Parts: sequence; C-alpha cells; structure tokens
Amino acid sequence: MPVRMKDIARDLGVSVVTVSKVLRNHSDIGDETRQRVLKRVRELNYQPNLTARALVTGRTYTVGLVVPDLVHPFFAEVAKGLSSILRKSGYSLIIASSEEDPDLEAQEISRLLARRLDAMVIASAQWTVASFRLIEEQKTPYILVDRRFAGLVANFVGVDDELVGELATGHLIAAGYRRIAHIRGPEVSTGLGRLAGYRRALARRDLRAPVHYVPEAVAGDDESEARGRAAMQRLLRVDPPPDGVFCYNDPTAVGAMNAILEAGLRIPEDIAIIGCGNVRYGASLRVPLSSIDQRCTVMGERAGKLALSLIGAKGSTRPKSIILQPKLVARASTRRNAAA
Amino acid sequence: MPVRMKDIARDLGVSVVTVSKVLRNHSDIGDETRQRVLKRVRELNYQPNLTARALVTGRTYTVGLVVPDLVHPFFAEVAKGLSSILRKSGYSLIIASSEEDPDLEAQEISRLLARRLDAMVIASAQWTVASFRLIEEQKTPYILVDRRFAGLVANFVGVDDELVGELATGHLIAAGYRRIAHIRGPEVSTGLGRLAGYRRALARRDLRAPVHYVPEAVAGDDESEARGRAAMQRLLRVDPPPDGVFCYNDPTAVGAMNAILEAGLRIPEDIAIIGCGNVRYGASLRVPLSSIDQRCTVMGERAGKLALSLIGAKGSTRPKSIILQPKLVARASTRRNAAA
DNA sequence: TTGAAAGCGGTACCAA
DNA sequence: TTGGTACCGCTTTCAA
Repeated sequence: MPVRMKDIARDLGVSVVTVSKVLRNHSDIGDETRQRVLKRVRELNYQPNLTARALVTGRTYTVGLVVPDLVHPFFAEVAKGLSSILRKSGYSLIIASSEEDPDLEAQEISRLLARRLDAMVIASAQWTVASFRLIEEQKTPYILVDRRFAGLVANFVGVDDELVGELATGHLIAAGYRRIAHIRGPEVSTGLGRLAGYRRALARRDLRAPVHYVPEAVAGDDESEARGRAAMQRLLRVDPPPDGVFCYNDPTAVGAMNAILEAGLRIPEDIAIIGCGNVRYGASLRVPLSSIDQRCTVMGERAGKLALSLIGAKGSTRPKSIILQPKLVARASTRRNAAA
Repeated sequence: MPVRMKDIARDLGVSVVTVSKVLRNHSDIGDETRQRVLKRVRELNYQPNLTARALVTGRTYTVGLVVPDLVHPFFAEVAKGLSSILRKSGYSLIIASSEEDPDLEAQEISRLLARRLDAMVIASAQWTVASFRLIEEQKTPYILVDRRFAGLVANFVGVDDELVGELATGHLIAAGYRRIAHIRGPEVSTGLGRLAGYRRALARRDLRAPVHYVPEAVAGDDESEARGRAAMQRLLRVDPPPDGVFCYNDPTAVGAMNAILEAGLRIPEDIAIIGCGNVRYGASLRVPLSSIDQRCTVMGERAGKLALSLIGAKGSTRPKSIILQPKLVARASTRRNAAA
C-alpha cells in the first residue's frame, strides 16, 4: 500500500534506478530529472523502504540495546545518551529488557541477532559468555556497558568500579566514620569491583570489616530497594552495628535509608549512607543521598560513538575499553556535623 | 557472512523451499527431511534473516514507541509494560525519544514509518496532528498513550485526566486544606484535563482559586523539577500563599517540595503537596509524596495488547479508547495532623 | 512430499 | 546522464 519507487518511476516515465540515485544524491543525474523526481517524492510523501534497502546493503541502520531493567534510572540514562548519538547519524535504537534474567537475555540477544542489527550494546545480566560467542560468530560488533566479563576480550564502556568502591569508602572514612559496612551487589564485575575497592580503602587505613558487615543485595532490579532494606535490617542487628554504609547502588541505598529511619535512627548522625549512580532524585530523598556519579548519560554517548565507529570500520578492530572516571557527590547523608 | 538457508540447503542436498518450510513448521515435509534440516540448523546456529522475511511478508515484527523522555519514570514504566507484552509474541520494540520537541518527534515518526513497523505507540509532544495523518496514509496502526488530541479520532490508552485532577484536589480539600493552588502542565490533554478536574473539585465545594494560584510548569522533561521549584517560589510570594498544592506530575511536585523546604516551611503542616504519577521513589522522598497513581505499567501493557490486536485485524477497525481509573495514594505530604 | 520460478523493494554494476 | 539486469534472503504459488 505505501508508495514505492516503481510508482514514482512510472508516473514520471523514468527508470527505478534514476529515482534511486536521486534519493541518494548520486551526482550523475540531470538537474531537471532530479527536480521532477524530488517533486513527486514530496507530493506522495514517499519514504524509502528501509527493510528492502537493508537487505541489499546489509546495513539496517539499527543498533540494539539490552539492559536488565528499563526503569532503573541508570539504564534509562544510558539509553538516552546512546539514542541521542545514534539519532544524529540516522540510526534507530531497538531496546530489549532482560528483567535481570540471564535466560531471557540470551533469548533476546538471539532475537536481535536475527534482525541483523549493525551493532549491539549490552549491559549484561548473564554469568557466561555463550551469548557473546554467538554474536561474534555473526560478526556483529558489540559493546559491553557497565558490566564486563573476566574471560572476554570485548569492547567496553564503563567506570572503574574499584575506584568507585574506594571513593565511596574513603569518603566515609574521611568524614569520621570507622565501622563501615558494604551492602554488596551481585557477583558480576560491578559488584566485585566495588567490593574490592571497599576492601582496599579499608585496608589502606588499617580498618577491618567483620564478616557480617558485607551482606548481599542482589542487583539492579525492581526490588533492589526492598533488598537494600532487608540487608540493612540485618546490619542493624550486628553488634556493634556499622556507623557508615556504602551501598552497591542508589536504589539499594534508598532501601537501606528507609530501614534506618524506620528503626528510629538518624542519618547521618547515627549511620551514614552513600550509594552509587547519582540518580535523578537523589538530592530530594528523605535525606539527600551522597553517591558516586557514574556519568551514565556519558556512558551511553560514548557507547554510541564507539558503536558508530565499529560499524564504519572495515575489518574487525582491536577491542577498545573506555573507562570513565567516577566522581564523588557528597550530600547530607554522609555529612556528620562536627561529631565523630 | 551469516549462514543462509541456501547454505543449509546445499549442505543437505535439498531445496531452499524445503528448509523454509521446516523452519515455519509446515506440515508437508517428510519427517526424516525435517530432522536433518533441524539438525543442521542447530549445528550452524542458523538465524533466519528477519529483514528478508519482512520484505516478502510485509511484517517486521517490530513496534515503535515514541516518548518525550525516556528517563522520566512514567514513560520508562510504560515502555516496560509494552515491551513485556510484545516480547511474548515475538515482537521487538524500537524506541525513539522526542526530548519534548515537536519537530524532533515528527522527524522520528517519519523515520520509523520508513522502517515499516507493524504498529506504533506514541506519547506525543506535538501540538498538531500532521504526523498522525502521515501515519494514517501509510496504513500503520497507531495508538496514542497518555496524551490525546481533540480533533483526532485514534486508538488511545490513558487515564481520565479530569478525574485525576478531581481526586487530587478533592483529597486536599478533604484533608482540610482550603487555599489550593495547582502547578499546571502544558496545554495538552493531560495538562488541560487535570486543570479542569482541579477547577471542578474546587467549584463543587464552593472554593475559588485566585488567578495567581495556577502557575504553569512546562511538562515532563529533565527540567520539570526545576520548573516545579520555580513555580512554587512564585506561589510563595502570593498573598495569602496557598496551603495546599496539586502538581501536574511527580517531578514537578519534587521541585515544589524542595522550594517549600528551602523557604523554611513545613510539609504538610504549612503547605501540603500532591503530585501525579506515583513514581518509583515517591515514598522515599524528603517528605513521602502523595500522588495519583496512573498505572503506567498497565498502560503500557494495554497498549501492547491493543497493538497486537490491531496488527492481527484484517481491515481497519474502529478506534478504541481504553481509559484506566486513576487511584489516590495518600502519603505524608498531605497528612495534616489533626490540624485544620 | 518436494522444488522451480517469481517476486517483495530496493541497490550495484556496467553498458548504452 | 540514463537504465537493463542481476541479486540481497526469504516466502509464495503451483507444478512435478
């Protein structure tokens, strides 16, 4: 039903090839012909069928993004940054959410593969690299964001998670807190890196964390607030309880914060809280939340630029790592007033 | 470079047609042949090229979603609901963000049109219906979500915005507030509807709002918090200032809340605040925020189901409106303790 | 049960 | 400068 090149060609008495060339600004078309074609194109609101074009050129002008949770502000910001870059080059973004489920993610990846995307950007919730081998087989360029894999040499855009952990923990120490706990994330690069940074910061100041000081809050999904709350409740029962807590991410920190306030304790006088991600409403929370900014929008933008360059590159290029520097954002939740 | 049917056919000494039929579970293929084909398909990790398939079937198995702002939790939730429904039927979701810019939106819509999507879901930031006429021309089924247009008969999924305004305002009145202001949104169906509901609720109780009680905060984007704050600052200078404020949406309410607290006033003792949207962290804000739940995830799900049914339908069907019932969620920001 | 031929809407190449 | 022809990877139709 939509208009085709053939229709325009017939109307004008020229060939389909001529129309095609005009639309792609080929130089070797007479000016008069060109004008006639353009006029008719406008009259009919003609839109070239990108599906057909993709079939012959092998380029779909589409990039895929796979995230664990679309509503998590962190991934939403990444998506925004990515899409803003891609749009400028005529690319569209196809988004799949894995809901933090590795199997679902694998399934979505193979569905996207069938669409012959020009590139894929993945914040993975998986534990194995099988999906990535599949992508490599198809020669689709892909970029990991946020989370990376030990055994996988791949393009990557993210922060230095160990530094994240160090910054957060170091900040608590500098603010005078000593019994510092860490509500840790899942055993992926982000969770492990932040945990390592936490340990390193403590070690550097000769502080130790009792084993109960590192409860786990499984990551990033809808329920991370609930999990943060539960983890904090466990911490409050430890003797002595911590006086400062570094949380894996902001949603977890929000949950932990609520648990503390519900227990009748004060933030930051009794317990300080710092999160990670610096999400949009962090400054408006019950106690404005200190956090480590991961520059998520920039992360998306850099991933977008990298994707475009990979698509443009002829052969396979050496995988590139872009590591952004995290930044401390101190707010009231760690601001102990002269106490300590 | 990826495996094609032709490769499998050649390897097995059968025709491409046979392979194609096996993959689509056609009944008229011998069992032995079928098994051989499936085996080879597995061995090679064959993925049918959906681009090619789309060209001949006219079905892309892709739905487009256009939103003003991906990071706005409201639209993120809609996207999530939509994608969860589509995934189950093998559809993918292509997302475009208009950044609240009508021109950008029009441009994105026409780009999506070129991709021959099976359906589109749009939360529009436009003022005119030109884009929708274009979509209709191409016979692509489309659904408006959240915002609708006066002069446009189209499929729609959203809430009853007038009821939203009435619920919010009525709740403030019932809680004992009398000088009720409304920080209004843009002049689109949502903003106008909520404003009308606000007026109607006041009228019903014989209350009137001075003209200065209805400042505008332009909607939904990154800056709505800043705009909410600015609008609230204006309200604080009115004499007498309002004692209750119904805000167009939650981000605006967060801004207003911050302005009130910064001015040294208390919520809800001096001024009550109610928003709309019931976003994820509303309960964890400086003062837990009362809001009107718009059931955004459900909105996305219903839009998804409607999209699938439109795609399945043969001819054009009569446009359908799905109106969800908004629900009051009362929290501390409107809970005046025995006062009034 | 199987497959040859045509064609979906474009683009690439080369000859006119 | 213009256009004929082949073909991208798959499905559809119809004959064998």
